[in-house]
Amino acid sequence: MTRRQPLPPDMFDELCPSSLLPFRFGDKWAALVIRCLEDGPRRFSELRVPLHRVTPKVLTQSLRGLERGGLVSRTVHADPKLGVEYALTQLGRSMLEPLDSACAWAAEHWDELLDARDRS
Amino acid sequence: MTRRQPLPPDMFDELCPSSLLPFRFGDKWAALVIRCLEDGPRRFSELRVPLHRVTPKVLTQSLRGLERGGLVSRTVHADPKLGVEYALTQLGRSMLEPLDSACAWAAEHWDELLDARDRS
DNA sequence: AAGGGCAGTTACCTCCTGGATACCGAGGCC
DNA sequence: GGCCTCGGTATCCAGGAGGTAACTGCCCTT
Repeated sequence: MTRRQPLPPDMFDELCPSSLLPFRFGDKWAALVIRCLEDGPRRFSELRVPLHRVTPKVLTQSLRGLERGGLVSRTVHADPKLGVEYALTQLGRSMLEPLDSACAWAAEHWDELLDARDRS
Repeated sequence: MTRRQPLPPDMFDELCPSSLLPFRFGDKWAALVIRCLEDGPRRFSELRVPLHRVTPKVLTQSLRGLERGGLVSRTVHADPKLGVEYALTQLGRSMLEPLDSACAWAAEHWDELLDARDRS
């Protein structure tokens, strides 16, 4: 098993786009969760690190939602040392495409978005 | 001035995707409003036709939100016959791109989305 | 002058989301 | 046995999103 980088705690620290963007993926945290799962399965408490404001209940809600939507899978390993792991399903992985497209749009028009927000 | 097609009242009648999709653009009606403005300016009461469930208050809210975001412009014509018209700004028009990409993704994975929804 | 469309506004209500806080059971470590 | 971490639940609460119903002011037509 290849050892992935741990998720940096400040991953989403700077001006969180979610609050500005004119679109949302799933509930408040869904898009960030998907981003966190981009390069492999992650564990519950591992996911809380970059979203350090989110309480377990809220993360559970978001994950259950993604699970119901078929975007994320939850696997409880037989070996308890491995715990519970969340991963993107095929469908979930395919969502990275529109997600990236949305992020690209946002990046491209970031200044205009800020301007509009400031003017109002 | 070229005469555009009036908006068909049943434009969004069939199983509204917004309720199923794992993403949202702006508030509940924003994406549909943007679609309605795709081929030219529309008037307030004209917009209410395809969204025939929406009350004036709610439509106003949505439009004001889009206006604040710089996606939609509101122009009050000097000639009162022309009334008030809403149109996409440059920025708003540029959002059609990610919006289409999202719709394309949804269309492509529609069955999987329905399956996931049904299984839960 | 009376009525009707247009473009909203206002007051009020309900439900849902997101968050705070506290608690819990299972398993590992000392 | 006592404590830690992991992976959650249970309960309560505030704010906002969305909806209903009623009302307004303006202009136009008849």
